[in-house]
Amino acid sequence: MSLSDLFGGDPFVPAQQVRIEPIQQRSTARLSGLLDAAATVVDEVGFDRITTAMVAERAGASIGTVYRYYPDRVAVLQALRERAVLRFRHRVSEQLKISAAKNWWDTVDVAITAFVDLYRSEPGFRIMHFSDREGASSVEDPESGFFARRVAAMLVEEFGLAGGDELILRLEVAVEMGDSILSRAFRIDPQGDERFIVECRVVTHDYLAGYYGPNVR
Amino acid sequence: MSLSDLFGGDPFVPAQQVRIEPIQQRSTARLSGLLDAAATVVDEVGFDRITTAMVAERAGASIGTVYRYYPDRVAVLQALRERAVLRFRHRVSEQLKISAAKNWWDTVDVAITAFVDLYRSEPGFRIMHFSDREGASSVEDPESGFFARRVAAMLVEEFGLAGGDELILRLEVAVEMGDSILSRAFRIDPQGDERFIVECRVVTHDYLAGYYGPNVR
DNA sequence: TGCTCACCGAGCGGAACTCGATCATAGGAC
DNA sequence: GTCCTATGATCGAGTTCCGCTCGGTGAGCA
Repeated sequence: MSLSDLFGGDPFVPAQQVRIEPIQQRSTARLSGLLDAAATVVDEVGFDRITTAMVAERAGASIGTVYRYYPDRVAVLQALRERAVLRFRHRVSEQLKISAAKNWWDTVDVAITAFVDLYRSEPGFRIMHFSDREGASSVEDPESGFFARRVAAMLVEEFGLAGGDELILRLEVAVEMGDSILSRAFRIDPQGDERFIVECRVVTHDYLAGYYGPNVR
Repeated sequence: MSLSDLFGGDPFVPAQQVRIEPIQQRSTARLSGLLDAAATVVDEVGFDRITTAMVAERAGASIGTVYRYYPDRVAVLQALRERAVLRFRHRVSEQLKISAAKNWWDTVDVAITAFVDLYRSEPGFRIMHFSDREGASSVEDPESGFFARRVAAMLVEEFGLAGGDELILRLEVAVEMGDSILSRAFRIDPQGDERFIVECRVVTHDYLAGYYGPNVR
C-alpha cells in the first residue's frame, strides 16, 4: 500500500449515500450541485436551521429532486460530510506526492495542513466535525476507526513503525484530538485561530512521538 | 478562590434557561421532571430525533407545559446541558473535598474521573458534547473558554502555576482534547471503552506536564 | 371566595416528505 | 442523420408531522 493509494484510492463505500445511483450525465451534476448548495447553506445558517427547501432553491432544483437522491434531511448532511472526507483524503494524497514525506511526522503534518486549508477554502467544511451525534440506535459506525486503520497500515509499511492494535488506537486518539482542536480553532475565527493550530501540531506530534520517537526511520 | 468555590459555587448564570421562574413547589418538580424526560429521550433517539411531544409525554405533561418553561426545543437541550455541567462541577467539588488534591494533576484526574462516572450513570450526559454546533450567526459564545479560565485562576492560586493567557490556552486545549477522547470512548460502548479513558488521562497529563512539569508544587 | 399560578390540548403555520404527471435523454431502428 | 420510445429525471401541489400559541379550565394560596 502506497501513500497515494491510501489517501487517494476510492475504497470508501458510502453506506446509504443516495437512494438512486445517477445514470444520465445531468444527474451527477445535479448531485454535486445539491451538495454544493447544502455546503453554502450550512455556512450561512448552520446545521440546524438548514431546510430542504433552502438546499433545493439554492441548487435551482425542486424539493422532489432532493428527495429523489436523499432519503431525508440528515442524509444530505451525511453525504456532504462524506464528500468532505473524500476531498480531504484526496488533498493529502496530492500533497504527499508533491513533497514526499520522509518520516511519519511529515505525513501527519501534511494531513493537518490539508485539514486547515480545506477548512479555510471549502464551503461547509466544518461539517467534518459532525460525527457522532445521531445516537439513534446502537448501529456500529463503520467509519469509526477506519481512517486510523488505513493510516496505521501505511505508516507501518512506509516508515517501519511497530504496528498492531496499539498503533491503531493511538492514531484514533490522535485523529480525535486533532479534529477537536482544529474545530476549536475555527469555532469563532473563520480563518482559524493560529494559536490552536500550532497547538494541534505540537500536541499530535508529542503524543505520537512519545511512543514511537521523533525520528523513527 | 478555593476548590469548592470553583467547582461548587453557583456563579454560572444561565443565559435564558427558563421563561418563567417557578413559584409554587410543584413547578420546580415539573422542571426537573421535564429535564429528566429529555435526558432519557436523548439517550433513546438522539439529539436530532427528539421532539417536544416525546419529552412532554415522557414527563407526564402536555405540550403546553413544556413551552411554559422553555421558549423552544433547543432551549430544552441547552437547559439539559447546563444542568449536566452543573452536576459535573458539583461532583468534582465533592470529590475534591473527600480526597484533597495535592497538586494540579490530582485535580485534573479527579475531573476526568467525575466525567467518566457521570457519563456512565447520568442519563443524557452525552449532551455534554453538544457544544459548538449552532453555527448560527457569529455570536460569541460566552461559555467558550469560560471554564478553562476559572480552572486556570484556581490552579494559579492553589498550586502556584504560572498563569496568564498561556495557561488559559493550554487548559482550553486540554478540555477540548479530553472531551473529544472521552466522547469517543463512549461512542459505541455505553460503559466507555477503557482504552480511550486511560489514553485520555495520559494525553492530558503529558500535555500539561510538558509545560509545567509533573510535580509543580 | 376570589385570585393567581399551573396546566391542558385543539389548532395554526411551516417544514419534511410523497407521488403521479410531465419533460429530457440515451440509444436503437432505419 | 432522424425519428421513436423506454426510462431516467424533474417538478410541485398536496399530505403528514412537528414546533409552537393561546384561550379555557383546574389547583393552590390568602
